[in-house]
Amino acid sequence: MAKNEKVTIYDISKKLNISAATVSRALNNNPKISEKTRELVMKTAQELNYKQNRLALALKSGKTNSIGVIVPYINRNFFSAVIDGIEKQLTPHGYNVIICQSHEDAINEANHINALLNTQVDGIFMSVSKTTHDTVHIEKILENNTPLIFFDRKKDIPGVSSVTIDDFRGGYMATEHLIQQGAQRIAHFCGDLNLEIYKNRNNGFLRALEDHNIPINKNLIIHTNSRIEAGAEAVAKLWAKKNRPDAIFSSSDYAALGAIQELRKLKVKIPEEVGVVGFSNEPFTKYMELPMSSIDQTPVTMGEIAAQVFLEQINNKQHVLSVEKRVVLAPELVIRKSSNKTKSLKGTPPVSTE
Amino acid sequence: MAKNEKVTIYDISKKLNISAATVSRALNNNPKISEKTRELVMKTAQELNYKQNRLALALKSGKTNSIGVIVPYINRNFFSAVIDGIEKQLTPHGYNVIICQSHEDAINEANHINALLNTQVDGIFMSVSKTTHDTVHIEKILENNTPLIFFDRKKDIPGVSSVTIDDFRGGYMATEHLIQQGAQRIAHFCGDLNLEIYKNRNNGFLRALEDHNIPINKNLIIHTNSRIEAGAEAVAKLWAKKNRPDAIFSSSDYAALGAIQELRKLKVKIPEEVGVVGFSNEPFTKYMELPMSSIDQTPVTMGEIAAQVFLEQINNKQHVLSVEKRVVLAPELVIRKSSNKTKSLKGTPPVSTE
DNA sequence: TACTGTTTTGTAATCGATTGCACCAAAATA
DNA sequence: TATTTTGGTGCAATCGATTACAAAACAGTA
Repeated sequence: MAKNEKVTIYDISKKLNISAATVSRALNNNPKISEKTRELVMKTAQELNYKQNRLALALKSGKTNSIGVIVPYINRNFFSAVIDGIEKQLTPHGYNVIICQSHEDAINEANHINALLNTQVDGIFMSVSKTTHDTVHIEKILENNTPLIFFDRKKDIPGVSSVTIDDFRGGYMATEHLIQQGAQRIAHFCGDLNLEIYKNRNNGFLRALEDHNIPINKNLIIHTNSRIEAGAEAVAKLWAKKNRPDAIFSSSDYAALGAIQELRKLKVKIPEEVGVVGFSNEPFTKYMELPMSSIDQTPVTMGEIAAQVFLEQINNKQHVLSVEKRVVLAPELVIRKSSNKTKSLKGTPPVSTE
Repeated sequence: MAKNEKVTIYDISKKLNISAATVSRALNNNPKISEKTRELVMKTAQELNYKQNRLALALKSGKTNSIGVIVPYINRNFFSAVIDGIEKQLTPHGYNVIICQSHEDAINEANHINALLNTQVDGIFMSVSKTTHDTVHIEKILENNTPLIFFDRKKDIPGVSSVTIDDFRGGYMATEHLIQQGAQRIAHFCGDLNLEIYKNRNNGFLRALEDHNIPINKNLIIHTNSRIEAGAEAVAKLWAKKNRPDAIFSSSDYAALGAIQELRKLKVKIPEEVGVVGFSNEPFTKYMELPMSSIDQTPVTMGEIAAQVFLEQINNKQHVLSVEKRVVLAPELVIRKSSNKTKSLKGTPPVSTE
């Protein structure tokens, strides 16, 4: 039924009794080809159902027209949204996007980097895993002269551009909002402080307290990971003691979710007795029975800008690689019921889901 | 700093004063090469940091060692879990996985198919979009002699293997469970019946009623899409009338979530007055304040099996393509509080999140 | 007509690895 | 010693497209 054999420019050249070089030039709209031949070639290509062999092209040019993206998990809304943004920008330029998951494991990360370099991708976008300390495997990308762009979670490597959000500002905004709602004893669930993002959120939190002359209470700073359980446990501990907090700023939406669940079990009124703000604006925050305030990281924009930085980088080869670009996006505070004692709630437009 | 130039087998051959053919054979452990030469080549390859050029290999062999996966959305837990399963099986075989999102749009789907075929992937896995009716763009894959595997959402195309779950059985199990909990007036939220999966779930629902001698009441069958809002609206309508249902089986977890939210607003007690079962076992179902029962589709297994079917297919070229394989997996009913009037609740192990 | 200058097309090398065939040397056999 | 066998290598073509350079073909001019 279907023709197994692939049509090449040689098939076209034979049929027309011209050389393959001419065919190639005609197909590429090379101005040195006469209009007559070009049309003839084009028509014949169509007839024979010719498709350019990207592999041959890639071998010749050294460009594969595909890029790799390495993220911890693809089923986290934040990351999949960043990928959406990258795709949106790069697909029109003919790029294929190869997506890899590190599962927060530096070894997987290193393996994926090797595989991508081996595939000769034209660039790599990555958000480093939580267990990545040492960066030798990442530097391999640079040794290979492959463009690298960090997004959200980065490492400080000279010459590597990055697109992040201003986590300090996010932490500051969330905290200030709680203060404005009347909070005076704000607990903070901070993530692993070895990661820049959590450190910055924590610093933003501290600065906001300072700026509003609220003393810092170390007992209210709890180190949690990003699990629901961690948030629930933290609340359980805090409420077991005296001097309970009157607000919580969690650097993770999931820990905040756990906190809210535990608070409701304890019959604590939200937001009247305790206001809660999370971080990331995961979709579920909007659909909770008690919708949760959170910091939006504008992930789609982040992906789009990362893609733009990449395109700029490959188009400006004259510039030395060591001139990196660091884009820092502004986070947005989304106020919902969990922290809002007034009546004016923001509307939540429908989202398509299955 | 880093050497820009890529090391080829010719560099090795020059250094050792032997032919590139010998180098190639040595690297591939061809038995016709003497042990001495092989070791010498291996050592030199290591020293020069030789990396095989996959493009050249791909051009020569016609195999790119990458496969494409087309899903509606990657940030839906079901699909990302299937992808996890595919990766888990295929990565050890040296495959790269290229992931594409159709966003439920047949046109995107067609574009991605073209791009993947153009990249000459060794196979395509897909779950068709809801708006795909006509299959000419899918048949292009077959005309190109590229292996194609459907998972979850398939089309009936001769010669194409598929891995799905037994949606009929899932619908039946959910319904029977509600009946066993004492329900007699069960409402069903069914999706677009043009899609096999929803039709089958619906049929399973109907059959379970029949088998238990419960009359079918068309007023209780509501056509919803998979949005939270749709579920809430459906409940609002049902509760506006008399003869309200005493249970709901939704073919979508999201619609079920909306239903539960609306029921709680109406102060309806769950599961005492109304039991609810969803479909897909999305992670959030476990973490709701009132955890929701659902049908698990074992997506990781689905991905793994799809990958195995693919591997079998490319290894058995002697068999005619028209012998397709159709794997149907058994769904699992996960009973949680939303439908369980007894006390024995299942434990919910922690899940890693951010 | 002869010559110069443009267009247009062809030749052949190139990207890097693989592989059928031919060939040479050393070892085994007669 | 002559001859066959065998193990190990090299030559050259191949995968498909691109492109520097060379060579036609053509038009224009004296």
